[in-house]
Amino acid sequence: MAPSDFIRTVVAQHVTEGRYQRIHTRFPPEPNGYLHIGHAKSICLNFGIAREFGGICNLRMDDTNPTKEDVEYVDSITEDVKWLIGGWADDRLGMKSKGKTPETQSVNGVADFHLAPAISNPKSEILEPFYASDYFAQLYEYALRLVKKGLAYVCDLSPEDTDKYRGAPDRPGQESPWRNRGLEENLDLFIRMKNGEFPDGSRTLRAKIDMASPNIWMRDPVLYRIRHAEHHHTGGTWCIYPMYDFAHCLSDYIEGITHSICTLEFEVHRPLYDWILENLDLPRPLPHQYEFARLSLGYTVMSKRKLMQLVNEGLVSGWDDPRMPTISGLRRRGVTPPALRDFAYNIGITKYNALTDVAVLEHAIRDDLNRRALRRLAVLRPIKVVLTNFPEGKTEELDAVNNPEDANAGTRKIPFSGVLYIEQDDFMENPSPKYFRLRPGGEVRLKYAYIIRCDEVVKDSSGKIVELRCTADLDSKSGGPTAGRKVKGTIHWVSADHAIDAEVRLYDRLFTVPEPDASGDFKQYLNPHSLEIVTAKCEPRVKDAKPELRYQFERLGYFCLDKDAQLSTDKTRLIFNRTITLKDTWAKEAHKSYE
RNA sequence: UGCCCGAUGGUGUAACGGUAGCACAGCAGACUCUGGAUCUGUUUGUCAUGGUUCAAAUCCAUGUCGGGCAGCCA
Repeated sequence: MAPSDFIRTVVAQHVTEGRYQRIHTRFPPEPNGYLHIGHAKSICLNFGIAREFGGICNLRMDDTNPTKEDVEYVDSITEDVKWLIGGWADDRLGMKSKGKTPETQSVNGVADFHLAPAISNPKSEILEPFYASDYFAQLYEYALRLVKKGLAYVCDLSPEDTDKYRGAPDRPGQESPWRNRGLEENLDLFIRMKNGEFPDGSRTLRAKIDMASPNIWMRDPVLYRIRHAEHHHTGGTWCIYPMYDFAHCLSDYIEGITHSICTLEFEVHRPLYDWILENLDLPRPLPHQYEFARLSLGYTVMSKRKLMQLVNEGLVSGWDDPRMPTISGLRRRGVTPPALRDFAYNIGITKYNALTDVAVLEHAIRDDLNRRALRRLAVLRPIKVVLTNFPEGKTEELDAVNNPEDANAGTRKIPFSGVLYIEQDDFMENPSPKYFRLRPGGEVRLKYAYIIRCDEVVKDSSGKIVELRCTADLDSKSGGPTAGRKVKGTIHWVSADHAIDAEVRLYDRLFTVPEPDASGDFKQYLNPHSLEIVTAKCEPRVKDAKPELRYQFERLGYFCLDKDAQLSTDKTRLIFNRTITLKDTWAKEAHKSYE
């Protein structure tokens, strides 16, 4: 069922009214960092609306600040968006033919600019995202138009003075001494700004609105600043760059966007968004801005600045470190697009600044992986078990189900022998009565195999357990005469002689507190145990693991092959990431007894 | 202290003047050759005070609390 929220309600109403020919949204990241799960919320919203109302969602680089942006980011953003919407809203993705810029048409003698998405282009044509920087020429024309209408002026105030003149939220601003320059002078100066005659910071183009407005953003906001800087997309073509407020509304207009959805902090910018569009006398229907609350998620940080800090200071291995809340990090961790979309659906869209419980994300991930993961047997922290009554050297092949949630996944054979590994956690010398795994003198079922009894605990000189000597009920094999015997616990195991080694990276939450950035330095809350690496003993079939598939190591959690496995020179090297553990009610029970 | 926005169980989110529902989490139980999954049951809520109305989570007023806004960032 499609979600319902206040934005979709408005869109649905507009569809009913026939207000627009087609619903058109956009996802407009600035290419100055990697996308994170908060962006995923926005992507699911914008593409979800396009999908539900038969519309299009443009991917647009909001690239008006050359000093902060880079192609590395436009590439990663494009990849992440395509990955997230893959198989779900691919046909709603608005891109354009490579190199294409707005088409100019004359409406009542006035130039209008429009760039439609290349929806039905032949496949041979190379598509790329939209770029706000593709509209710099048109934006410049629009600015000229504002100057000619007496609604914008060139201001010579220094950055510091501009600041002073702006006033404060509770104190009106003061008009710039350059505010009332003549039309011709403004025009001449602005053109010369564009031509590169003035140094950075010496002048700006400002909208002439109201320095006494209670809304700071209406106090003659800067529209253009001088920046003699190379731009990642337009190169050295420009030395003046439009500000967000000027570029964004007009980019929306140029692309024919109907619903421009952004986060709450832009709410106070909406009057300016409307002011610019309304004062340009544009012929086509104007886009409107709607705001929703950005995502904040427990036990992580979401700001690009902080994520960048983690990367730059080497606190994580990169933007795609599996502990990062970035889309690339989640992908590498093994999270799938449907899980992320399901999460986005579940958290909803409101204007309330909420802190979302990570449990909601974790539930979405488990729910998805439970259905798709192939089950395998692997032991993370092995302890040796010798079956004293099992014929030495004998190997049996046992049948195991690949996925109990999916009958089509079939079965496989697992080798069984008299020397095994089981999980250290699955044996306790002096457990509580509620523990129903292996204990001295106790019985446990080996999954798909026999019921065994622990007869002897062998320790080394330091007292460390090195081996468990057990006897198997040889009639209790799955399908055998006493297979129906009820034993409280069932544990996983691997035949020692047949086991293969794999490096397994066990990830945990990156921070130790729900709100790492609530106060002080967020880095002090970094979880020192967010990554632990072990060498696991795995059933032989694990060597056939494929990077696109997901696995459940039974009773442990969900795992996937890490990209490092493919990059390694030794092709047989196996490296798994733990995406998430299984729900562990025993851990909760065990924890209770400590309290 | 100017302007804008918000407030529904523990956490999120529905209900748009007419029985406060859902998800997650929690708790209890059933089932289980994964202490997983599944199933059943269950605890807990409309920020406050007034007003309008036959009827208010919903409309109005005031207050309280929380968030945002003073880049030539987006």
